[in-house]
Amino acid sequence: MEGKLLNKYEASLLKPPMPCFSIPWFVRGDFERNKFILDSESVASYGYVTDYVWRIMATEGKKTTIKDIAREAGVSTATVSRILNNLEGYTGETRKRVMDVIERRQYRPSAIARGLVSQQTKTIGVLLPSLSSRFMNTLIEGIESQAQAHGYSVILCNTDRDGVRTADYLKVLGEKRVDGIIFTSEWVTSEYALALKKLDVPVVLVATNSWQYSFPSIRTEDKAAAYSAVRYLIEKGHRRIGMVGGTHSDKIAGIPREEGYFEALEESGIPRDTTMVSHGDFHFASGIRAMQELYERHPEITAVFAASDEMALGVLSFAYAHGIRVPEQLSVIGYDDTLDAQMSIPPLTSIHQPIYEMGAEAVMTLLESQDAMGKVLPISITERDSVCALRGSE
Amino acid sequence: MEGKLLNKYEASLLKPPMPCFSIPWFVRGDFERNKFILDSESVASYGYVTDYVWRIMATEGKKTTIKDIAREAGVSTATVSRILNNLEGYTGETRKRVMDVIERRQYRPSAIARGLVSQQTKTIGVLLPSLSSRFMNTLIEGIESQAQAHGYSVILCNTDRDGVRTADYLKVLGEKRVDGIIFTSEWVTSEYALALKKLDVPVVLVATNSWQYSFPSIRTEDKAAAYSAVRYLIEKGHRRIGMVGGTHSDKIAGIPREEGYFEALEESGIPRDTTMVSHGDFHFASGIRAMQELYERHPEITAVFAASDEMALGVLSFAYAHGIRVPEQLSVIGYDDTLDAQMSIPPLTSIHQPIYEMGAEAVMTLLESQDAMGKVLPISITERDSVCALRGSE
DNA sequence: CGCTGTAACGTAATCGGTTACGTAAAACGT
DNA sequence: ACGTTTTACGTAACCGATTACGTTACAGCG
Repeated sequence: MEGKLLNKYEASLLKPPMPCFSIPWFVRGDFERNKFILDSESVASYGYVTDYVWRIMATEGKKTTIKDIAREAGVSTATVSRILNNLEGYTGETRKRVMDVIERRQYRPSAIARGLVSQQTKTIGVLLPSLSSRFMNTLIEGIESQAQAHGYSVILCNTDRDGVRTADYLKVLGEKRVDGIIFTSEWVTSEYALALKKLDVPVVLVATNSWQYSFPSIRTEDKAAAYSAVRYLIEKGHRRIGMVGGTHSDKIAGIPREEGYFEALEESGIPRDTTMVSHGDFHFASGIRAMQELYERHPEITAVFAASDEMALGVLSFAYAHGIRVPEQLSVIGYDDTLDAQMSIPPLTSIHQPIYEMGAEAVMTLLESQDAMGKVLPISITERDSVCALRGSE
Repeated sequence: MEGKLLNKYEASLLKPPMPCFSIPWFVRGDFERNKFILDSESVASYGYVTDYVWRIMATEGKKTTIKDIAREAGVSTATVSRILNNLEGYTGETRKRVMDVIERRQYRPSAIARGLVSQQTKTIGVLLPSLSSRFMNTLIEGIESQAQAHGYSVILCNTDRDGVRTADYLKVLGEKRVDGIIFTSEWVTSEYALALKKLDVPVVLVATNSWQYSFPSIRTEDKAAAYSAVRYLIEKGHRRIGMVGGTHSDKIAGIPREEGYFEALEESGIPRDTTMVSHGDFHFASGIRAMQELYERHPEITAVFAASDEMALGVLSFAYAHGIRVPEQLSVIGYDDTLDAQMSIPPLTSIHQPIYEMGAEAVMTLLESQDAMGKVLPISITERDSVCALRGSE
């Protein structure tokens, strides 16, 4: 350990707990020329102050703090803080002087320290079950953009549909004291609900909702949407309509969409036939598989309603592989109207959800009102080329 | 304002700056039964302490802190901290008692307060130019997953290719004192580089690099990858090969891939012909447009190399719309090998980048070593059904 | 010229943890 | 039995901001 040069400020930090002058005896130097030598040999033998010595040593490349600014500008930290936060209580001249120092030293106030006293972090956490779907992309885009517009950052939490990861993230978000949580697309179990409530921060649900536990939720009416999709096919003259559904037990995007499907059919006098529905997991590969099952059972179908665009693409791929022409021989309608629907061959007719807006709306709900009730957004049908009208009788 | 019940702890917080007993005179009550009344009428007339009174009032639903735990368990905060951090210096008995209190009160230490002293936030910032591509998805997945595995959270920053947003985010990340920054897919201008250097945190570049400024970067060799794509087509017998390139001036994914394309051709004795390249912006719609231009200029081409999967899908769509059969009449090879490539009709042969791994690797580099040099990851070709061999002579 | 209101600051407590150093008691050593 | 080391804690400074309240100098007024 060698003697180290200290400037006046660093030396002034040396305030050992025993009574002594403001600059302790183990710091020698030229006060006028602002140069000091830390006499580490004497220091080492004086165990009491090693803590302070260590601090000085570590002080090397430290970030400039509000204290540095205050000292250099010759004001108190309170004044600097006031200036930074556009409060009042200082002359224009003082302001300029302080701002100059801030500029020169490239000072950036620590959001950490700020958060500690203000008790808010300007951060929100977003929990989602997956990252690899266009739906999530667009949702995140909406969330991120709205959050950034309001000065908030978003922490991304991919739960991977895993209870442990979810619990982990809930814990972390709690410790990081996020100002709000957006919980997406996954069924809110009672454990999750309890954990969320205990965190005692605003929560908004997106593309899901909860019965017993009251959280505001931003969503669409899945059942009604499915109903209109199938209704649309019926109006085009189709009667033998199959469905490639989502996860069988999914209380959000599974069961309700299937219900809507059946309801539309029954309304047209077509009896409920569960063999006309096969299930996937919303993703591409499962769409192919489900379509295969469906086709083996019911080669006579003229139209398919898929519970997600990706599965609809699976249906398209199956049709292509088996020489079934879309839409001439088979009409396909998807769900979500993501980019996937635009890029497919042929372009996919799909139930349009305002996904981006749902994300944005979720952030608004989170930030604006604590007693919000959530919102149900309208869906529509984006017509492209994967559905054609059936002429003549069956 | 009415008198308010205080418990012993709340009352003990009342420490007005004038000399008095530990419980000030304006708090009356039954110390034994832990009930206190805040005599607000006398308080109101005693202006000096309004600050403290307000604090008490606001204390209502406050989070439990380490002090609460310490008091309830009958130890000091230091001991609680030691237990929380698995340091040593306590009996198993003490530990149990403290842990019980922690459990009962559902105590979670504040990462904010922790961060203030430890000077680290266990958070990394990820800057990316867009969120709406499969490439970004997968990259984020890799990053998020690796970060979470190491106890870090990721703050998502969509710069939207906008200088102002980028600067904004750089400022925010600086103030939030993130432990590291991953900068993705966008050219590092000297302003960005300067700003990044000034933040004084580890930075890792992904899918980009910088010449003048030394940051470790995780990437693939774009030129070599493009070269092998075209080489692959040549080996399949193609000689009239067009390219649907990315943004003309893009120093990362534009120019190098074009260079690789030309190099492969020239090596096979096919002269450089810039009219064989048309440009898009890596996205779907631009792929269609670029293919249209290319096809109008060179209807004789038998194969196309697209600088992104999305543009390759555009090429496929164009071909479909114009009755050109893929791969029989036109072979197409994409770039990135994202999910898009698997879902297209026909499934797309594509240059495979280990995108997920790149994300994961970036996090590793960020966390592990401060003097890392970055890494170049290998690419490969994933063969699917969009390329066929050309027989016979031209 | 003395009194008072106000603008412009300074002082110090505070947010919720971590940690260097102090210390009393127990364990150990001879 | 007594000095020494170790154990198990407690005390208080500190991280970097915000802010309630204090204070001083000056302006305005009678």
